[in-house]
Amino acid sequence: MIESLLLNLESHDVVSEQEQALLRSLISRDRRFKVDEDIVTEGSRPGYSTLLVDGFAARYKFMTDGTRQITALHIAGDFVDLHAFLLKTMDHGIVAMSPCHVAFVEHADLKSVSESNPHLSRLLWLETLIDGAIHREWIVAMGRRSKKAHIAHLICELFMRLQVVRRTAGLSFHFPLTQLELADVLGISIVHLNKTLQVLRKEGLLSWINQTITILDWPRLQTLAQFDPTYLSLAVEPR
Amino acid sequence: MIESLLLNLESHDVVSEQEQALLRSLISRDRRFKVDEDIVTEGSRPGYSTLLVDGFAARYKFMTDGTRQITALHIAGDFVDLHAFLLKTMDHGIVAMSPCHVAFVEHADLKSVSESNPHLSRLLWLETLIDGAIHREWIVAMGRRSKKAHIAHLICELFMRLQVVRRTAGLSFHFPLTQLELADVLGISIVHLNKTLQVLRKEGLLSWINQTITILDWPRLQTLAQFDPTYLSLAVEPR
DNA sequence: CGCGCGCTTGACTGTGGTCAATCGAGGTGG
DNA sequence: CCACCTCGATTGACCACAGTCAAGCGCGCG
Repeated sequence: MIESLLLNLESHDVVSEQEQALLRSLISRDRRFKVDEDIVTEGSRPGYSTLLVDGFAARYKFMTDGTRQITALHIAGDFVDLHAFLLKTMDHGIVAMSPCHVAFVEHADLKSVSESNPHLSRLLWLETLIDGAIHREWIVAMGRRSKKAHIAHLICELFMRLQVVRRTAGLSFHFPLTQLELADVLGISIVHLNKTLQVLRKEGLLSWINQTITILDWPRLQTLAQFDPTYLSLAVEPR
Repeated sequence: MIESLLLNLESHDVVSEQEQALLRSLISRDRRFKVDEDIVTEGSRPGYSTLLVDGFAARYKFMTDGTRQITALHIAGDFVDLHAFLLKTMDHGIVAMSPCHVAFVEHADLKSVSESNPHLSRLLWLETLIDGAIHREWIVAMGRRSKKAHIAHLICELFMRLQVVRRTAGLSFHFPLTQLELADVLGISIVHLNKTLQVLRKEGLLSWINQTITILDWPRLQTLAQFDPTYLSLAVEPR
């Protein structure tokens, strides 16, 4: 159940056998969610945090005019709303973008981990810090990158993150979002997204067929996106 | 030196006398920075974290074409780059937007806090989670709010945050950024920022004179911004 | 008094949004 | 097996918001 989470954590630091066992013991139950089903609802005060075992999920916020902005994409191995452990009230919702397998960890158990295992606590803290670093990168992309570069950057990021949890095959990965959903990630209209995608395809940078994205020219895509993976902290060192 | 930090922490949970003393003892030294001086440089691996005692600072990233995006604004009492404690390598720079008084805390000392005082550790963790929540709100603002509403939202947020650390006077607060810098926060051009500010002024929502912003119509500003302070977690409860 | 920085304004341009129609694949009922 | 329906992808026409360029203003400082 926690294999992907371990791959995730182990991309940043060593996780002892004991810590792995402790993590395993934290799971209180698990559940499957259908596409478009809310995993956590805005405004709720859950007594547990959710760990994404498999699938794609998104944090989102609706505006009063009915438009939606997705503020984060989560993949297998992400401790999706570890935040709620300390933030208490959800200021946004989390929705399944594909069929999702989710495991639950009680906040009370997270609290006792924080009391008894400082190293593991720091690793969990780190996960939330990386979420923050990703947020900052998205802010940069939204503010100062062209839409074309913004899309390219997102593809680069997803590819690197999926690689960590072994969800890539060569330069391809499964990507279950619709164009409308991707537009909500990028903060642009679906029409403009579609037209920009045409350009990326025409230039031979990527293909997106049948829920599968393939990077056709990684160096050029990375250059276009000005992608620098430093912010993902993919280095194993003591934390 | 840590009065503002305490006000900050105490807006989320009770901080014991002992914890206050511990925090005080963490400061290893302090320094003043001039406007436009880098407090932390991109790519560095500092062995300490910086606490903003007084002033305004900004996280930023430069694009290859020379444009800049500011990803966060920090005010007195913010534990500015607590992140570096676990992220290790700075993926962005931090610059003084006004004369800044900064205190330093060694990472080694933060580590021992994380080993010995779980509750204080959780409070520090919470500070970084709130940073993340603010980032998400900025993403929403950049993606789905009009520029007018985006500015309004930022003013609402700054006002509430400054109120916590007693840096407001009525509905006014000191705001030392230039329009160019504010444009880099919002991810828009200075010309468009200027024109949008005219509208906000003309509509009697706010004034900005002499580095002082005054909110002239708080209810209408809040409505325009669709501002909901939930994400700032301004509730005292056990964490 | 002149210079420079930050603010303001106008003219022009282009990126990206809205509206609306069409296409195409997969699913369902007759 | 086929007609029909629905959802997502695609395209074109049109338009508005926001960017660029460039000039002018006004205050503070040397």
